[in-house]
Order: sequence, then C-alpha cells, then structure tokens
Amino acid sequence: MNASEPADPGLLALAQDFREALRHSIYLVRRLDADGELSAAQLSTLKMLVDAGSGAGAGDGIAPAQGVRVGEIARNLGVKVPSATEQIIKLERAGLARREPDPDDSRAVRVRLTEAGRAAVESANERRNAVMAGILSSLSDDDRAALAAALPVIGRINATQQG
Amino acid sequence: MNASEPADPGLLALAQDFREALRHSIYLVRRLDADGELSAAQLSTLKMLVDAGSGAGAGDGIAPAQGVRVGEIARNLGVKVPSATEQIIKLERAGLARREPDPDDSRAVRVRLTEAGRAAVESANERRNAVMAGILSSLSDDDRAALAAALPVIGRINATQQG
DNA sequence: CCTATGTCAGCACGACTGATATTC
DNA sequence: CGAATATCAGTCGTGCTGACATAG
Repeated sequence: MNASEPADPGLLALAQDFREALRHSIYLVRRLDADGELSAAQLSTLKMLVDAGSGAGAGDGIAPAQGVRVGEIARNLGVKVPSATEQIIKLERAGLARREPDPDDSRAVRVRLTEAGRAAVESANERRNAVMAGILSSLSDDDRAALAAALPVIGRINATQQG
Repeated sequence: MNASEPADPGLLALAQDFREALRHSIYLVRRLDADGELSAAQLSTLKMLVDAGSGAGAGDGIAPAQGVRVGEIARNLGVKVPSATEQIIKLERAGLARREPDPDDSRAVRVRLTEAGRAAVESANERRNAVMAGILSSLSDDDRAALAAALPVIGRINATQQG
C-alpha cells in the first residue's frame, strides 16, 4: 500500500460525499427490508440461488438446477462461509431451500431453491422493487439518467473490495 | 399515486439495479468501517454532533456548543431513541461525548462532543475517506464524473424516506 | 499428512419493542 | 392526568472467529 499518496482534494471530496450518500442509503435499504416477508440477508441468499438456477454464468452444458455450494454463496454475498450456512439453515427451516449432498464431492453441499422459495423471492423482490420504483418515479428524467449512468460505476467500486 | 399503475419496466429495472448496487455497497461500507477505531454507528453519531456544533442550521446567536438532544440525534440518524441512547452511552464511556442535563427542560439531555471526540471523528473520517479515495482513484475520469453527477440524485432519494 | 468444505459454538454489534421513571 | 423525554431490559438479525468433523 502506498501511504505516501496525498490524494488530491477533489478525490477526497468525492469520497466523502459518496460515503455520506451510502451511509444514508443504508437506512433506506433498512426501511425497504423491513416490510416483513423476508429479511435482507435471506432475500439476498435466495436471489443468489435464483440467479444460479437461471443458468447464467458458468456455461458448462450441465443442467442448471443442481444447486449452489455454500462457499460459492458466501463468496457471492460477500460474507464468510459460516454466515452463509446460517442463512441457508434458516431458509431450509422455512421450507424455502433444500440442502443435498454433492454426488461428486462428499464434502460439499448443494443448495437449491424450493418452489416456495422461488415464489417467496419473487414476491419479496417485486415488492421492494415497486417501493423503490415509486421513489424513483418522483425524480426527473435527468436524475434517473444520472443514476442509471452511475450504477455500473458503483458496481465497479463494489467489485473492488472482493478482490 | 395510482396503485393500479403497473409501473413501467424501465423504472422497475432501474429500481432493481439500484437496490442491487446498494446491497453490495453495504458490504463495502462495512469493510470500510471495520478499520478499528470507531464503529459505523458511533462515527455517525459523532459526526452528527460535530455538524450540530458547527453552528449549521439553527442560526440563533447562541454559543454552538450546547449539545444536542437524544431524540434529535435519533431522528437525524434514522434510528429509534433507545438505539441512539445506546450509542451515546458507549461514546460517553469512551470519553468521546458527554451528557449534561438540559437547564431548560429537565427531561432532556444535552449531548456534546469532548475534545477527544472531535479528534476521533476527524481522524476516523479522514481514514475512511482516504481508503475510499484510493478506490475511486482506480476509476476513469468519466466514471468519477458519472458518480459525482449521481450523488445529488441519491441524496434526493435518501431524503424521500425521511418524509 | 495437509487442504478444502461445511457446521457448530460463542461472541459482538446494532437495531427494535415494551416497560419504567421523570418531568412538562 | 396525559404527553414527552430518556433509559433499561430483553430480543432479534447478522456478521465474525475459532474449533471441529469429514472428505479429498
């Protein structure tokens, strides 16, 4: 690490403003997630399973609905494995996911959505999206365009930490 | 607002993408806040005290260092009063803030920064800003411009919830 | 034997609700 | 008395580390 970099003032100002915006956004997310149904972490986990089941990514010709390993879920969610395990167990107890042994590697566990899980994630997701869309609808077209343009950038910033 | 509105697909997609970005950003913030010194909630609380002490807002000619009420801190942080109390007590135990009785209203408590508190918030803030600036420095100028353009928009979105 | 994978146990943090004082 | 302010007590959600069992 280069602690010697003084960092130019504009960059620091942008950093501060961004951090501030993020800090406030956390409360927004919190509020959005407080609508009952499903907790934030659980929805994230379920969504990960949905995405994996949709056949995005890997590209090997194998059937898509064979589940996701706990470690992969953890990595995708940005948490440690035990934290992922905990969420998965909760989901399983709620009947929203299932754990199955991996036929190829007995150490591993394959996590899959149940039908109820698929329905739950869809419903919860739609509800939160609708609320957020309601908020966004009060913005101007320019504002929305600016937000849309920044999302890939934020995605890139977020990706930084995972490295 | 028409609840019957299906909401146009673009808006929903933007909502979903924004939520996704925010979700990942929470982990980034978490990581940023994990640098020891001061927890996220405590830094937020301290910063609130700093802002209040800076004489922003009120505009009355009275000395700025008379403290902030717990309820006001809670409202500003977007949390309930007991949550604010908890943080304040921690800060007091750490010697970063002080609680004094309000001379005008014996029910109320005035919370003020100590010198150590002022120093701590400054240091912690600078450190986080530097880390974030480091991340931002890896972006292109266009990316940074896009981010800067979106921050006011995000601020407006965040303001929505407080209403 | 060493590594990888997952789970368990125990802890920390921060928010919440509900139940008190105390004062207006 | 009822309303407001703050605190206390207890709970919940979510993450972490460290210890462990099992399998590669």
